[in-house]
Amino acid sequence: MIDLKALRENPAKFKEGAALKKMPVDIDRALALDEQRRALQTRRQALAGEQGQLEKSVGPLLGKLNGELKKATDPAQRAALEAQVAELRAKPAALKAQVQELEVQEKAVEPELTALMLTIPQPPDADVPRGQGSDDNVQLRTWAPAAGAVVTGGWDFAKSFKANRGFAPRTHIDLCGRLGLVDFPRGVKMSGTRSYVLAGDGMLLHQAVLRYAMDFMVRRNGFVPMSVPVLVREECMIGTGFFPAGREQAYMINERARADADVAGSAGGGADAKAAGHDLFLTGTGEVGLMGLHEGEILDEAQLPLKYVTVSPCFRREAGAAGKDTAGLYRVHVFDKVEQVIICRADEAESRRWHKEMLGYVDALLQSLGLPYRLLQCCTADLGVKNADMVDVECWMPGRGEVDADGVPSGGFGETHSASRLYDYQCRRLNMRYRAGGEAGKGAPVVCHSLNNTVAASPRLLIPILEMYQNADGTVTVPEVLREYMGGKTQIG
RNA sequence: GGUGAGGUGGCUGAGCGGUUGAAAGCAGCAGACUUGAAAUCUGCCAUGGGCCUCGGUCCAUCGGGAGUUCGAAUCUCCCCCUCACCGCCA
Repeated sequence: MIDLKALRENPAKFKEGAALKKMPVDIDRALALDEQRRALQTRRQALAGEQGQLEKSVGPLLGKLNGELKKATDPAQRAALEAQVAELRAKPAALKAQVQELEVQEKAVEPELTALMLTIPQPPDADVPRGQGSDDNVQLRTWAPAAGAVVTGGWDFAKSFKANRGFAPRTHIDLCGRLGLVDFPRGVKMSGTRSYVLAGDGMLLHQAVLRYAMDFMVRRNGFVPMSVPVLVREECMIGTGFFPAGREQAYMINERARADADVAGSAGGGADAKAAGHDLFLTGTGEVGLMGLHEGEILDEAQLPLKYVTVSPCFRREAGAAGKDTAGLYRVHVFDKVEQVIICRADEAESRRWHKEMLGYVDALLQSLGLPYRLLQCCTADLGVKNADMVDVECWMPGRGEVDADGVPSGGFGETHSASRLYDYQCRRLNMRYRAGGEAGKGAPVVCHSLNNTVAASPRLLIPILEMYQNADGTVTVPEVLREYMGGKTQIG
């Protein structure tokens, strides 16, 4: 969520930001509602103050009169007292009615304003390239193992796979079938399209990647490992910025409807019986659980930065992706991901520094795996609602791209990581703040900054591993760093 | 699933109809004492928001929502959550 005060002061900035992100949102309407609400609030509060004063002076007197009324026996005296009481009550009651009326008007304005505020995107940073879509993303740099690398023999982006390795590549789908690493038909039988079953060495390799990535972040980079819920309440999805924009991307567990049905179906349940419970959502990334951890908290500045890593299943409906990447392990409904998150002080320079750091961890990880990749600076139109800046990492996948006359794919980059810088957008929604000033003194609470980045998402990352490490005979060499996680196995097949 | 007890400031914990935005303790901050520190003493220490002559001032908030009342942390109802014991169970 953006800062409402900032919006008031500089609406143009947010209008431009929304335009750059290609996200139409009625900012003027938000401003008008805000002004309307404030006007109502000012009037209401003035009246409420008056009412409060009146009550304080009238209250004790009323108590006294009521006491006398109880004791009074003479009808004439009673009537006089009753009249006095009624008069005393009338004034604050009249004010209260006005206050309540204004309150009703305020509450009528609020939902629309809140809904609008949740959809106003964070403006992209000034140095993010402007663009119309993913085609305008800018390649920052590439990396490939040097010639003579032990396992893959090095890689040259200028040459085809065949020129690099001396044989035509098989796709990961082909390899998985031949080596029995993935059983797609049975996955589909049970769960429908985009489902799969990792089998044998395929499952081992998947686990090896995740465990290696986790150890890599914890042991080498000092991240705190966490297990977090993947089934969360709607507030958690809104707080982390995934809702309302991405609501159709998340699986929902409709517990309320179910509880209602149970009540209606049971013998004792009347038609109007409403069962308790709340709906839950399956998270599409461990980021939700990691960021939700400190929701509503005021942290001590000395605790920052918080560096968390988790490995969790991720659930995505892939609504609107019909037909895209339908074959293979690239786009699936459920996968596992090691995710890193950093919560730091509200400082742009620090935020930028951590962003580079987080990308550095991925550099080191992919280089240790010997996988060629590139860094892609996302352009304004390719950013989500919540980020000010985003850099994607794409691994080279020899099985992607155009297929030539001989059925050999050209290869292509496929996204495996995404590093976002959010400033305080996410933490403001989560109401996550820290006490500035540290030991020097107590400052006002400040909204934290947050960042996140993939460490390893599998099985997608298995695609470049299998395709890059395949051998002419159809076997696959196990990357050196993963061997200890596969019982020392050096080759699959 | 059954029964019972609870949810109060950074933490512990009083208050159960009327200057209680909230006692007390701990933690924190400032000062005094001290060569320094500890101990001790004194003072300050919630959050969000509105208005404003930027010094203030007012409003809201004691799990969330609705209600009763002139007045609610305190009473009523609904919801959420936690704990204990029993039952069941990976």
